[in-house]
Amino acid sequence: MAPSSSPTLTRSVEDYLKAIYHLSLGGTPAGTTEIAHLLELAPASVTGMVKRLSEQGLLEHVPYKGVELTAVGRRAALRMVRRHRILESYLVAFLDYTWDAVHEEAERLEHAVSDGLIERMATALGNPSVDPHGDPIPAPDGSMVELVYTPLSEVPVGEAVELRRVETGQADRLRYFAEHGLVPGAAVVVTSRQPFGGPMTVRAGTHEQLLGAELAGILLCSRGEAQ
Amino acid sequence: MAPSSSPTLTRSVEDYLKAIYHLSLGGTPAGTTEIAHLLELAPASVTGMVKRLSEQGLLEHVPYKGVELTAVGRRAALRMVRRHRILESYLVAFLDYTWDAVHEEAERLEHAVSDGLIERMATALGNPSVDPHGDPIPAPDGSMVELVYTPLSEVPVGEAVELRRVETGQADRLRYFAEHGLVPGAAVVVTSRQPFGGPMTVRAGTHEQLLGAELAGILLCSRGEAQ
DNA sequence: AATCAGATTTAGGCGACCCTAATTCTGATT
DNA sequence: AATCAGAATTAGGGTCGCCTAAATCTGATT
Repeated sequence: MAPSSSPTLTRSVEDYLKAIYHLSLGGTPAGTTEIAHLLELAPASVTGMVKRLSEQGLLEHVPYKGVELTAVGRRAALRMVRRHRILESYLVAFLDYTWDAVHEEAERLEHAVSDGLIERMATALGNPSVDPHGDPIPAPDGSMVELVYTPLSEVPVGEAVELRRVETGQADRLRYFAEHGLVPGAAVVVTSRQPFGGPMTVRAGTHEQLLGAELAGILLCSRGEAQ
Repeated sequence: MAPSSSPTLTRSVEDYLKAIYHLSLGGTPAGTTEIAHLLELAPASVTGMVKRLSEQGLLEHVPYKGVELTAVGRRAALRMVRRHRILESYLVAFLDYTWDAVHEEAERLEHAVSDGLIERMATALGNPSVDPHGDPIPAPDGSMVELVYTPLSEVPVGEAVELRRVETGQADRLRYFAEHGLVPGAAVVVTSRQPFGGPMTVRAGTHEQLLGAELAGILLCSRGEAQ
């Protein structure tokens, strides 16, 4: 008999798949403890679930080594990512949510919304390709165009760039960035930088702004046409 | 210790409370089999859950007699009714759903949406007091203004009334009504009626329309200023 | 008052998920 | 090669919510 097809995935399963997807983005398989940490579960619980899911053909588990999604699992994970990002986009665009407040809401809705509603929201949004944080939105078929950007921390002094993506889900950081005009689409110039991973100053809009290396590392930019 | 307060209710529990609320509207306590039928569960399962919920103070269960909500239980049920009806209204108003298609979607979303999002949707809608079917929407505090309407089946021949509420959740019936202009707000005139609960003819907008007694009984109308 | 159908409850189980405690493995260190 | 810390797994439990099958109750009938 074929593996899981119609027997709709559980909320928990959807969370596992999405977590494993995110953890595997770096190329290395996800560890069970790592998954446990992300989902706020005990590692032993993850081992059990992982065993079940690999029996269902959603992921590949090499004991003591790590977990990777199968093609079927990845498709399900990307479906959740699409739902999450469409929801975030919709809530920000039409229901006055701020970009630091949408995550939690989307996290619950992504399990409850029908495919049809997601597509209606996508249509209302004009089928966007990125969400409010600049994260790419997978297409309904699971394809996703992921552009490569330069962390602001690596942009040379004097160069003008466009901020494209803010890679964090932490609400306090997102709020901080928004307050200082550091949102996708903003034009930014690096005005100075201390050596050895030290802080830098940037100009976004009108005012100058001091920025630590860690934060600058999660601000992804596209550089001008040159080079 | 006080009964349940913060320990958020389960999806199942929310469904039970809402079902019992609807079944108790007539004034008589809900039977377990009745609940089982509505929720598509085995009666034995309902007995078990009902016992747990009455221990939690959400409802009152007299074995072999019936189930009624406590004040706490009713509040929780009305909260779900509000969520459901706000969701239906929002989906119809902003996302192109038809009134026969919203129920299923709202049924799942009502468990996942935050109070904050519901209130944002309500605001976007202009804080409506009725949903697309004309059903009253409870206020956030649980209060609800329920007007008394006359079933179209009891409106005298020749009288002009306004259709206010369509009391069914069955998609095929809703579609039928919509196709014939029988939606809340429509002006309707009873043009003839057969005796002994027989069919009647009504005029809604331009054309004459034959209508059986059963369907006419779920179309609720407000009668003119006279009497 | 005996009987009966149907509603209701009790008994016993099962699957999905989670937990803690105890054990085992792995890779690095000495 | 022995040791060790930390990661990962196994063992054993618990809860929630559902099910089927087997009592039991209730109100109406005769």
